[in-house]
Amino acid sequence: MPRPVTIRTVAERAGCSIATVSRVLNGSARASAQVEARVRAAVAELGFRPSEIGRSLKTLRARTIGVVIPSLTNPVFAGSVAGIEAEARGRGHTPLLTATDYEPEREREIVSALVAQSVAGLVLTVADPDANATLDLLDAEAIPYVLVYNEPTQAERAAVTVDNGAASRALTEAFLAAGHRRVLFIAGRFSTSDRSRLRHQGYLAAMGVAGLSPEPVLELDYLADAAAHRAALEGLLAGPARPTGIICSNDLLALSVIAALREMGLCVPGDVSVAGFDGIAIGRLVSPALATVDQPTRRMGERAVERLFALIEGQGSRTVEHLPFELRTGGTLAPAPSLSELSLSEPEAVPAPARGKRPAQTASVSRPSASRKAL
Amino acid sequence: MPRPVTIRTVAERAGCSIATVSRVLNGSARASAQVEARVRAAVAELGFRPSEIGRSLKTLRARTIGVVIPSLTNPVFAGSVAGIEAEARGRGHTPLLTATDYEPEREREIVSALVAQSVAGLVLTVADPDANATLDLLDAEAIPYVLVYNEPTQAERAAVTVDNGAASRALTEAFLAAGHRRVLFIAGRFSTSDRSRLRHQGYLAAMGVAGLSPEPVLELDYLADAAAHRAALEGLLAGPARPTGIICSNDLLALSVIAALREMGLCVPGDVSVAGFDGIAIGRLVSPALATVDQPTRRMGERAVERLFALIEGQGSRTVEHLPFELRTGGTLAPAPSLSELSLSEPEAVPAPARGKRPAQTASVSRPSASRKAL
DNA sequence: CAAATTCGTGAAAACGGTTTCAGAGCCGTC
DNA sequence: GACGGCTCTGAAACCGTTTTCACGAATTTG
Repeated sequence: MPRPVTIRTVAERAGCSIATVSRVLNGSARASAQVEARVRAAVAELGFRPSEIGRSLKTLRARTIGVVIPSLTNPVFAGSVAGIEAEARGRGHTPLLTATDYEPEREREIVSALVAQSVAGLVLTVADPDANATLDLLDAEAIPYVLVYNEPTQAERAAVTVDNGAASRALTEAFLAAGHRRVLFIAGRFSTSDRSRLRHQGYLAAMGVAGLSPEPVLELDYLADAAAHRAALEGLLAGPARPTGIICSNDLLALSVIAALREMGLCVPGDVSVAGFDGIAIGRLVSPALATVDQPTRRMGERAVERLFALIEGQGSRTVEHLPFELRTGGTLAPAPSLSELSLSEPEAVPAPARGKRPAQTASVSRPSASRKAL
Repeated sequence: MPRPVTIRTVAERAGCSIATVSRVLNGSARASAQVEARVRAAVAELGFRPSEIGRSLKTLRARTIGVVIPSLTNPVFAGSVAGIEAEARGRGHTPLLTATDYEPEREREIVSALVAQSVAGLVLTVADPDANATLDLLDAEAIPYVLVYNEPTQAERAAVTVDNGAASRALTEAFLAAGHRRVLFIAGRFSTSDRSRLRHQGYLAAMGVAGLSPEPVLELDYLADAAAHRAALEGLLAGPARPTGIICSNDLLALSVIAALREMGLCVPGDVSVAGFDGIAIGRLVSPALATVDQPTRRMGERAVERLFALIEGQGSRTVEHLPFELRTGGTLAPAPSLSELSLSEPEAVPAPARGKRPAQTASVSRPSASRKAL
């Protein structure tokens, strides 16, 4: 077993001190051309690679960033992590990845572990970005962090997200414009997702403006299987007054609901229109294409890291930044079936609300960047 | 700015030496009940959390494991990473995640960076597990690693995978058993995926055994969009001698191919049966369900970490371990249309196997509203 | 009861880098 | 020719932890 190659080995080989080796490798001070050449030769011959641990011990900061997400199994999080990873790597940092599996109490221990790793900062998606002991801990320790997908409304916290309320209103209005009057909202667990809550509020607001009474919300676990979803849906979709439209608070839930509806013999979108939320790539491949609100998933991850490094360098602001979303209608969102008994004519095409960016978007969005297709 | 809390702060507060604090926290030696109580009290009061960096410097190994995958955007890799993360966390380790974006030359620099981080070991999916300078580097440095999805045939390397050749033969035989004779194989890039190569070989073998001549392989980039896939397919699927079955070397590719076929006016599986490979969860939600080879994705990640820790402790073996796969037929894999049906312009609905659903979703594919997309 | 263990503890030496500080040599200037 | 200001370099401190070693006290053993 050969002794490991350290900076001392290199110094010995190059005939200089370890300080000089360090200076040459970091460019922190100039060395004579002669010495520098000898050091570089020694480094190459020995295959020396400076230990990040040694460096970190002096700096008291590792060149890593902590990443905390609920689950990798949802492509929407995988997309943001891809952006985080690429952007961090471009800055010489490596992400430390952890998943909470939607258990809020796990957030705390995970973040503790990441703090112990002396991460330079964190990017996280938490259950509740307002009342959150974990984030308070980070604030207390003055460790910079940026939220993704979360939309804190009270605390001053850096976040990158879309305007979930506006997006949900726009999506609901698209249903109304297509002639739907009874629109059901199916939400992921409110307790583990402020997105779900905000999207439901947007639905309520749009229904209210239209003078329609919202249906009682159905709270489902998107990780459960289609059979469970079918069981939950069966009562609601029996009878003549059943909804003609369903908005799901995320795409996976929507796909599962569609599968359940079809098993029940209902046609999507012939009998029931369904839309999701998030814009996962696979939604574009199914047929008919999944109606949804498209988020710049990867870009959100990248942007979070950009802002994180601004915070690390003392430049950043602790504000909520909204990136533009895009409404994707058609496909599983079709005009409501006409009530043949009451009226033979198709419902009039109500002019749809503005598609794409809502005026409510903040102007602070950095680049409109038609981001690379994730898939 | 308060001075950071180190083990010295704790020792001072508890009125003992730092050695005693370390011993109490690690349980490496017993301390008197009295002292131990004082130490624990001091730790709690100060909120002390031992720095992993300090510990790692002494140990010369961090409690992290490097994870190298081609891309997080493919759910099949996200699934294994989820398993890796959970299993590593259960053992007090945190994964350092990096993606190669299918660029083999990036493997090298990424692994170098991870080695510099003094990871305890690595779990990786590489382009070529046999002739691979990156893996040679790890061997030279005696850093333990386990491959996932890769199936090295020559070098002695620890790997967790399914038997891709056998799986592909089984899938091809399922096509033949359903009466298909002209079966096309569409592969991801061979240069970046040994899975793709092995699966193609399995297809060739099964076709050979059946005395059928295989179609020329079509090598596609699964990351490209459906339009590109449609362009590549159009020539092959014109004419009367077109294939009635298509095997794709992964699920994402299969979903994209199906979308392209439907755009071309072909019915899946009425006109063409399609199967993928990997068993991503979403394949079960689309209708008809995607025929595929199901791999225990998450379990593979977990198992890789189990074996990695065995290697770290000097117990493990450097062998290829095959986990069981499961053929998922039906859905998009239906009996081949008879010749008479092929020659007719309007093929009737083929009775779908398993739970019968209307296989013909094509009618709703090209809804006029489907093309409305902002921006 | 003396000797031999065991036990609890602290001082100090690593571990591999970065960085400060001081000194040595060299140049130009008065 | 002395001096000040460069430039290059090395010795040593330091970062936070683990771990070895030694030592006195308490306990067991002969």
